[in-house]
Amino acid sequence: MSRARLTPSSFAILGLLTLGPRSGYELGSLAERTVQHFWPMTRPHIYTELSKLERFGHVTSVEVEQRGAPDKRVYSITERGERELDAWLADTDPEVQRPRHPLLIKLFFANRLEAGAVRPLLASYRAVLEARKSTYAALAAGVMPGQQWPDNHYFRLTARFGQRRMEADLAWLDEVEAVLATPGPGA
Amino acid sequence: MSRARLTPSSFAILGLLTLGPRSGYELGSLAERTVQHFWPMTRPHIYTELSKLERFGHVTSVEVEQRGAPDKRVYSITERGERELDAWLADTDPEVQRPRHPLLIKLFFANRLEAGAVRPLLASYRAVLEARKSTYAALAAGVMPGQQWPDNHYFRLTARFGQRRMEADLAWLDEVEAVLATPGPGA
DNA sequence: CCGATCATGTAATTAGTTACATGATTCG
DNA sequence: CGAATCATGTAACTAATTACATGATCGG
Repeated sequence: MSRARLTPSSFAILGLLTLGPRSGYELGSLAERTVQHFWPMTRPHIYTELSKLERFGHVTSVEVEQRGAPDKRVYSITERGERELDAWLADTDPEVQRPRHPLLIKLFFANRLEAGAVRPLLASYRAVLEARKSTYAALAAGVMPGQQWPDNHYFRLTARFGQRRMEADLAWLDEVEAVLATPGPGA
Repeated sequence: MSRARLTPSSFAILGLLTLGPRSGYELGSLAERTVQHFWPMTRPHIYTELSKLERFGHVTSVEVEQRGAPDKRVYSITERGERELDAWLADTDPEVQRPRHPLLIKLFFANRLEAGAVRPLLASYRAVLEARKSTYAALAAGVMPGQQWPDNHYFRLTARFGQRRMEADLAWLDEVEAVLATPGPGA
């Protein structure tokens, strides 16, 4: 059963495990502080990935007793797992699936809405973008308290990516509002 | 069973059905020419959504005989479906899930790669971006042959979104390559 | 006339989420 | 001392994909 192959989620977890052994729960917290920004994963999802990786021999686990907290199962990446990870990292096949963007569906059919209804839609979206923009700015500047990202320039570049995207999306929003402010066909 | 609620995919299909009745297969082709760019759906997925929508009373269907091709089941949006769609369109809750970006995972762990291995990764990603950029440019300019997008400015704005994103991502790629060209920590 | 493609869809499987469970510890 | 939160995870379910089926028509 479940001879399913590895997904980017699997590799994200293998990557995090190269930073040291972790329990599923701990991986959840770590992921939230790191890859969450460009590869969100829920904790339950992490658990199922770990089982799959263990079946493949890419990780091993030991039960660790604790006092004051439930026992935990701590996972470590194996040599085989590291080889698999490195092969994936080096693979140039550009697996760029198209992102799914709910707001754009709404906009695509927005001529069904009354004139006044589009503005609030854009406004609430703008608020999200602004918030994320400052998060990314802080990450890129390396001043994110309690985040302790490893200090190598690849990490910073991923934050720069988010920052630039937010800026581009905000600029686009400006354009949208400008277009809507002028009368035209279909409005 | 399956009292599951409607997802953005469901609403995308309802939206397409406002353009006229279609079979599942026809919706697949239509989606490919329209919402595909920001909300990709596979054909099998469309069929399951249609069943769900029918259970909810948001669409109705009739079997239509054909000669030269298999019979088809043609779906139409109901008044109830239209009301549901409009309510969703007007809802300002910003359902902006974070996009998942496989390349960024690779980059996040790229210090595991040999120096020379990062460049080809970026190059193949760049090629994808360039291709999409010109697609979006054509869509935004309204010169996409065989695409027959409805001509209202909301459609064009969604194309502008894609165009701006591609430009932003390409600019970021330039930055990445510039940073990698200079010696520094973690390279 | 044979292989590819079109038009239509179903079945099987995987990926990922939301809801639930459980005991310890900490805060007001 | 009761409520919230932490730490750990499982179960149930939904969303979405890949693989399969089937007959007609079309191009060489």
